[in-house]
Amino acid sequence: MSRSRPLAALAEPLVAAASGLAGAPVDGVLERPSDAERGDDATTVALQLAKKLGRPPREVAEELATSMSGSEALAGAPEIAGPGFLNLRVSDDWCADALADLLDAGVDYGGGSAPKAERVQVELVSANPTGPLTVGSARNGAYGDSVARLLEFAGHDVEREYYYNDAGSQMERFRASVEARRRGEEPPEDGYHGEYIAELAKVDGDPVPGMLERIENTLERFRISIDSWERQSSLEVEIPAIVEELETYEADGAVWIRSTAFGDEKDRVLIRSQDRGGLPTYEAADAVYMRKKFARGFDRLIYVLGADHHGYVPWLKALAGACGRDSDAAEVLIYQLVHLMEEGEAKRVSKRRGDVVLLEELMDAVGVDAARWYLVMRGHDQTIDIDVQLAAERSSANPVHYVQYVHARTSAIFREADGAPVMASAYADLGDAERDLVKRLVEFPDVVAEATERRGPHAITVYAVRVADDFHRFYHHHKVLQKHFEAVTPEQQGFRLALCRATQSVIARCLDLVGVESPDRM
RNA sequence: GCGCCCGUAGCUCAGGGGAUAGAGCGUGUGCCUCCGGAGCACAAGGUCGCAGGUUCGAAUCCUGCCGGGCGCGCCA
Repeated sequence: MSRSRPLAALAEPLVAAASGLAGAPVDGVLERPSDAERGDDATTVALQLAKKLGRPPREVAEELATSMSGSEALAGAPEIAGPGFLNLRVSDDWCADALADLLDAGVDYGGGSAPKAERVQVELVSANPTGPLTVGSARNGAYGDSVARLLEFAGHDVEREYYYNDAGSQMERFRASVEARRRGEEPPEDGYHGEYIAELAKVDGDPVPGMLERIENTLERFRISIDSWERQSSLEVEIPAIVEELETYEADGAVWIRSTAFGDEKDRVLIRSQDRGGLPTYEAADAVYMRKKFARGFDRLIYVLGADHHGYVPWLKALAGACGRDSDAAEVLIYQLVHLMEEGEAKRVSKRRGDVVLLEELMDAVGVDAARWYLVMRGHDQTIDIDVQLAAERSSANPVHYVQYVHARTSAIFREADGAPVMASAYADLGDAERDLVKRLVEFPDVVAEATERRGPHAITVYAVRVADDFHRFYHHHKVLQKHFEAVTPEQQGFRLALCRATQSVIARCLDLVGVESPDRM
């Protein structure tokens, strides 16, 4: 894992001492103590080393502490606590250095963590155009797009693609439903019944392009920009050629791919038997599609799928193998489903009946910012219950506003500051709230790197709330502008403006990574 | 039956081997002659589903069980 420069500088003497004792390199040694009273940073290396060395932990801790004293990053000697924890207190100079470093990095702060840049395709949403996007697709989009943003920020070249089925039985039912409306009839029983069907019926021709246009507009409003679109019918013409090249066999009149040879849990049918129509399956299109994706030059293919598709994971991994790639080149991100609630009761919904909650309705009810934040703030492994009426009522309590308020507040300060100098040089005796905020901001590169690596953008929202918490506390305890508060010295004003600038920039980045705007006023 | 995900404060959730388990919302009590009160401070609130195991140390890793969600088609 990458580490920001100031943290590395802090860890260096400790790593050197620990590695010396262990006789081998030691890494990942610093962590935040559970209680700020105990110090700014802490380490458990002494506990880990004690066993290896066969010596009492406190004795090892003692030796580490001695070899670290004198480091300029530290204020005083490390303190030994409990069974052998080492608690460190950073110096004011270190805080100023860290802040200066952060401001120097500017908008790139925390970015570029990718060890090597890859061409990555993220396939997301990919809902069939039989109706407007639902909140279920919205979670796919909010999650997938945030992962894409994280990857871009890490330095990868990312393309977002939307795949849809424009043929097949579902689409025929959809078209038949629109046709029925045009004739003034009710759509068939197994057709689609939402109000949008009547809308589409007003315009002649294939309703699919109109539906796709509405979907694209909704996604744009949701701040997801699709780079490319792929449709199933254009893949199908290439199926026969692909089937020739893959390792297949015939059984029960159907053509199967031996995907178990690449780790799949079962072989899959590519071409149905004659008595079932003899047509290619969805999986056959998958095979063509994945080959094309690799041929387009992507190093990594990311599929964002709902938990109802998790049985599909071994298939896609196996398919990558069948394409002659490492199975890791196809990465499947599974998120848990969104359940709709109505006044606390689970609501059974049917897309065909048209009684779903639309993404458009969610955005109307709570706004784009709250909607995106809400759908990404929980871990993707967590199911979400959503009650739109309740969500609308509570939107003012959404933590996104608490975080955005920090941006608005810092903007207000700079509007008042009349261009006063921003100076990241420490004045004597920083306050606790100032030190806490510096330390929080210094964590950012590690937080982003881990969120990216684990495909967990919700970690960004959790971190942003903590930054907001630390900032509001700082703001409340320390006045910034000398113009309003005579007791503030020019050095304090400079340092505090630097803190405001750094906070503003980190918050703006956090919000951007999850597709939320950074308002200058609220 | 098999597979994947979840079970942590009243509610919604963080926490990927470390100290006294955290946040938001909700509840209670205090804070504005001053840079934005969409804020701050304090308080109440917990058998981390249950039982074993690994470890100096487990909410976290392993096994079993209980409870909830989702899968396991020549559907798309």
